[in-house]
Amino acid sequence: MSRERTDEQPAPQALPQRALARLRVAVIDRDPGFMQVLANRFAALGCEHRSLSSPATVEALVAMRLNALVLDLSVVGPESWDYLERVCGRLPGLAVIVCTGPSSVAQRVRGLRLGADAWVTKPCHAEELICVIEAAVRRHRRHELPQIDVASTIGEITIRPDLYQAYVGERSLELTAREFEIVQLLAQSDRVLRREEIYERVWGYAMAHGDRSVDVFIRKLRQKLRAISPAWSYIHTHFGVGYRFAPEPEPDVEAADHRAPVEEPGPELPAALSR
Amino acid sequence: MSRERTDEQPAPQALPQRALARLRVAVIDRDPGFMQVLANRFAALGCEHRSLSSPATVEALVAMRLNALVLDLSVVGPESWDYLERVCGRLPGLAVIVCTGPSSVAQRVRGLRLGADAWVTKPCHAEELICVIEAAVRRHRRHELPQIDVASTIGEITIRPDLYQAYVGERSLELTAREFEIVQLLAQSDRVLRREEIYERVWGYAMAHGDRSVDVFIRKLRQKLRAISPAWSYIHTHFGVGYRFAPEPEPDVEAADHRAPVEEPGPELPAALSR
DNA sequence: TTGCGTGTAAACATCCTGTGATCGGGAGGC
DNA sequence: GCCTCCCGATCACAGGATGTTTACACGCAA
Repeated sequence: MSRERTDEQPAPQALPQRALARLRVAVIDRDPGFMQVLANRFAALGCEHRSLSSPATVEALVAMRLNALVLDLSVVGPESWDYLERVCGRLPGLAVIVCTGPSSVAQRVRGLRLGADAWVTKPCHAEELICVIEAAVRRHRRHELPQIDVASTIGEITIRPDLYQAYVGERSLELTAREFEIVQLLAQSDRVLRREEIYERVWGYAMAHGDRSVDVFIRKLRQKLRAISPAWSYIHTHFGVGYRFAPEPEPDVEAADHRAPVEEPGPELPAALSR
Repeated sequence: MSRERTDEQPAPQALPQRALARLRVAVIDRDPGFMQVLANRFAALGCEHRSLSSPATVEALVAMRLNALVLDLSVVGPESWDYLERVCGRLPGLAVIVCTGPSSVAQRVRGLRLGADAWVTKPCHAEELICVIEAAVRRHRRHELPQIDVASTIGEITIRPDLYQAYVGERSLELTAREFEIVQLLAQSDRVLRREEIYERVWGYAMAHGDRSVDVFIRKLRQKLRAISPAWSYIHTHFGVGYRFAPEPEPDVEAADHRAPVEEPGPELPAALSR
């Protein structure tokens, strides 16, 4: 099957995708070096991050729509406990990791009881702190996948991950699970994808040399797409490279220019790479 | 930094109700004194607890229906990492707190990434450990609440979580507890649910590879639904993905011929294939 | 023209799913 | 306390949809 992303033996690859990818994290601290190290790690993990050298107001934190907050209590000053309590109280869905210098048991107990999710003592190893954040965020995220399930439309094609269903205008495309995943990948990537890349991201592991599965699936997809809207071609071959998804009028073989920047009816998205 | 010795007094005031009350916690350790101290604290907090001097099998842990597990990795032996991974993998809803002697950063990172919620180094203060457990459990329980006891209606189906009862129009559906939970989950999620997801949210722990319980229950549900309203099929199979609850006669999947030849389907009547 | 990459088609292998049956355990009735 | 019934877990099997592999024709590039 295809869904078996979980425990498939022939998939030595994917570690469970770092939990921080695509999340928003803020760090309130005063050590520029520390924040820089973290910023680098966050960036590497595909995590949207923000460094604050002074405590933001609770309202400001709310506005940031954060998933996690790393907080050095010593930055806040005398009202640190109150601040921590207000933050945790107002943002129950926010993972708060207190990362502060040496502290007493009583302080740690107090912090945790006020709502902090974890207490890390400085100096600490960046990777360990990252893991603590991940652990905290993991639970919050576990049941709120719906946000990834938003429908997206590319030209006439509409993709609904929540229904595992694709549409051309009003009509629905009858796609199998794997076909759908390929269309989804192609449609959401506004660029040429190499076969190896498609295979790896859909199958979950590296493509064997000489494997033509991708080609076969592309053919099936073209067939089904053509059956519904013969006037358009959606999947374009880039000889020697791979495939690209883009709604364009069915070109006659000529296609003199490869990049064929056909006047493309406005809808050619703001060109601003959506990714 | 955080030297501030502000009022360390236990601040008897507004600390929230202890989160461990009525929860089930197990401790796997070999230090009788340590376990006794914890046991006393757990008892004082109204927490159902269990002390194990050797690692229970994963299945045994499942059977205990725990909310949290305190684990000394050194008790497990050479296969401790594997054990930790299996436990976390099978019980995604369990808060796992590793409480072990001195360790390296790499070990802690590994433990956290395998799924542990927190890592506490021995020797540790009992109260602090309790707080860490509470913090971990707090997160887990947070999203168990969203269950609303409000009746909801999807098409002809009415679901009353408060009565554990479902209706088709006026007639009541005689469902067993588990059947009801599955219908409820499916009906309230307006999307395709994968088997693993259904299993995890209904049974409370991860589905074992090859388990077909969900299929069997789906069959029973279809049987009962069909017995009352033969004209509709509510549970739709998405081959290779999972199931989806929808009152309409499946507008998409296998409406007609899969290969849907070029010519549009002329005789496209309702064709309400129930399967 | 040659060589290689791609399109197409069909045969083939896989494994997913529906189904009926069985077994063990727990709840409830007596 | 014992018995019975019902529920839930697990298994085996069959049918069939899906995914993979093989084979060959075609077109692009050099």
